Amino acid sequence: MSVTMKDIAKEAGVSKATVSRVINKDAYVSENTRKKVMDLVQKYDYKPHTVARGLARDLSHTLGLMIPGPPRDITDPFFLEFLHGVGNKAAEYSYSLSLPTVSEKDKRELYEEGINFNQLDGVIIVNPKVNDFRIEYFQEEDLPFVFLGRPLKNRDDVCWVDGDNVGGAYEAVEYLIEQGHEKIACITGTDEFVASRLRFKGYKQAIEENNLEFDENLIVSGEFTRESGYQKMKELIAQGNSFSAVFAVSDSMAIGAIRALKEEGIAVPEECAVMGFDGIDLGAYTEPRLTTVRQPAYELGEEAVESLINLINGNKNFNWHKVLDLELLIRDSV
Amino acid sequence: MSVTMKDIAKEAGVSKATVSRVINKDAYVSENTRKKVMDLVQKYDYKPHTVARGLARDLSHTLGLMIPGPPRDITDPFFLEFLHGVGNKAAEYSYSLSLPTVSEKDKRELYEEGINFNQLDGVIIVNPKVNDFRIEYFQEEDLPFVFLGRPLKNRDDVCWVDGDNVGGAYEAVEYLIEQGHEKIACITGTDEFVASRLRFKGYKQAIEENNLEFDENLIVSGEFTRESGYQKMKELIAQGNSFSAVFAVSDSMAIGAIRALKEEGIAVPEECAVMGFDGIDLGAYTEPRLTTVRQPAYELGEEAVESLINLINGNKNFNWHKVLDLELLIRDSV
DNA sequence: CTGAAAGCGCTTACAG
DNA sequence: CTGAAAGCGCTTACAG
Repeated sequence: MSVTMKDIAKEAGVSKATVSRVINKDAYVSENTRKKVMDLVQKYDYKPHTVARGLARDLSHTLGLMIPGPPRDITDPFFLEFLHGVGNKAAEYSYSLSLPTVSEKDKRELYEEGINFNQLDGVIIVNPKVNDFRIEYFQEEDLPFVFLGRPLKNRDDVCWVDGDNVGGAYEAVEYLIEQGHEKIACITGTDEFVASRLRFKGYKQAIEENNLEFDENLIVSGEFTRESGYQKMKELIAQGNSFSAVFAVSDSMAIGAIRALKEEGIAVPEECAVMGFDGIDLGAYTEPRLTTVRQPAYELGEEAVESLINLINGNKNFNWHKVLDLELLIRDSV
Repeated sequence: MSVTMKDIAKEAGVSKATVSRVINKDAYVSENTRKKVMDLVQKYDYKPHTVARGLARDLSHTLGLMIPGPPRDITDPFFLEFLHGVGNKAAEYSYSLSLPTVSEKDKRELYEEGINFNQLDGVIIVNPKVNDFRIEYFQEEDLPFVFLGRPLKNRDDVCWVDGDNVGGAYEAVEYLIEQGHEKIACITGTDEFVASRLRFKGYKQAIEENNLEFDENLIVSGEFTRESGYQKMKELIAQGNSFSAVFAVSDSMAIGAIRALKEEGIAVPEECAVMGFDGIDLGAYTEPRLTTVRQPAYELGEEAVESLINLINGNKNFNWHKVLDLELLIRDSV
């Protein structure tokens, strides 16, 4: 049983209320009693009991991180790095985490059943969809949340952190163009995810602004997994249209694509260059090593927590929309 | 504000105490009032407030997971998979997680400063060392804990889950022997970690029981990282002793070793076979793909949580020592 | 089998 | 600037 507020109060000869005030940096405490209390706090290394405080303030001091279900699930290295950032930052502010794996199914019921939201101070959700029911859901519940990934339409009432998808994709494709490629295929993601659209937008923009021909036939759409990258690459090859490079909107798909290319006896990058997106560790170990655009997953995790805590504390003066720069990671597949 | 125990009590015409009893499956509640209460619980989808219960019972309902610091840190894919298992299982029992990254330094102070242990119901710690101060530390604190990895000496008073290190290593090396290798080098880990010793023990046992010569000169010791695997492989090559295979006690080191071998123009597996240990995803993407022993990281995470919750609940009748089988994963590097 | 009451460790109007 | 008191939502002896 560690030392409690009552103990401190008694020894300082003040009331618990007063101790509480100095702990919480309330104004209106005389310098004298503040010092007296603080000395005791030091002496006993007193730390307020988070759970009790939570009860009194109706806060749980725990954050929910809704992990996406398949196809892009937590084993995705990108999320793991993200999670790492979240975990560390939360610990820094001594928040706990709740990590329920929640299916992506577009059913509110699943949400409502699954998680005891009323015992969470806020949640981090990922992978915004084009029409994302979770936004209104959490707004109705009046539960603070931040999105990893921006929603399609810019809204002042939702807080998010994201990598610069359009810019990153643009940069990636422009690099391909600089290397002399003119026919550039694209393995994009499902249309329902905002990230797919944004990255595809960057691709298209780069093509058009560099006066290349945009060719519908060179576009296929996968599901962010290695398997789907492999499949879609096979389809692309089977179709017989010529291209000398392919841009996949996720590393996992790019890695699947490389495998398909090799299987078909097409040399990477000599006969077909491959550009990924994400910057997962795995890309440094493929043959050839994957050239890609790196998302700062760890930092995104930290920022998400910072924002969420601001939201929870009712702090209005911070940046509700943070976009972090991406960085071209030149390796050997282009 | 969701429905509370008081609300249920009022509507059922009983006291809060009674409601509490039926919620907690206390004996001695008449079938009649139990039913009355349960109906209301259903009707309002009442869920007890974990925080309040925690306060009353002096439990926080959160688990600590002490992530190891460098060299083997959380970005290690093995831990990430482990964490995934932990997170899911904890959520299933609606426990929260606290994930402070704590340095591995052998200083109690770091521990004491870092974490507010008195607000954790129990902790999971990883990577037991040969003489691990954490055991007595948590025992003195009287905080339930489970180890991922068995301690060196079998102790009835500590609870752990682990993969079968000796058996797994034995199997790996025996497979190498079956493939005709007789001079098998070993990149082991630092001596202070129990896992290093155990895996090395399996290696040695396989060598000796198959009547091969155990050669000290073929043993080097790394730090579980890719970088150190790379370094140690270079040293092994520089020493000039001949060998046709190498067993690394972690995949990360094995992957580093492959890189070194390639750099020196030694073909894998033709001129030197490489066997890893762990079964991380990355191994499926190296050239050649890594043959290894797979540890069930996810399951280990689940088991760790199950054990810890048993411990917390004062349940004595469960298996304090769980060892999960490992599985040879035959790919192309042997 | 059930209820009244005290308590878990804190916070927060209210009053002074 | 400070204290007494009620309250957060539950649990648990104690008494009946």
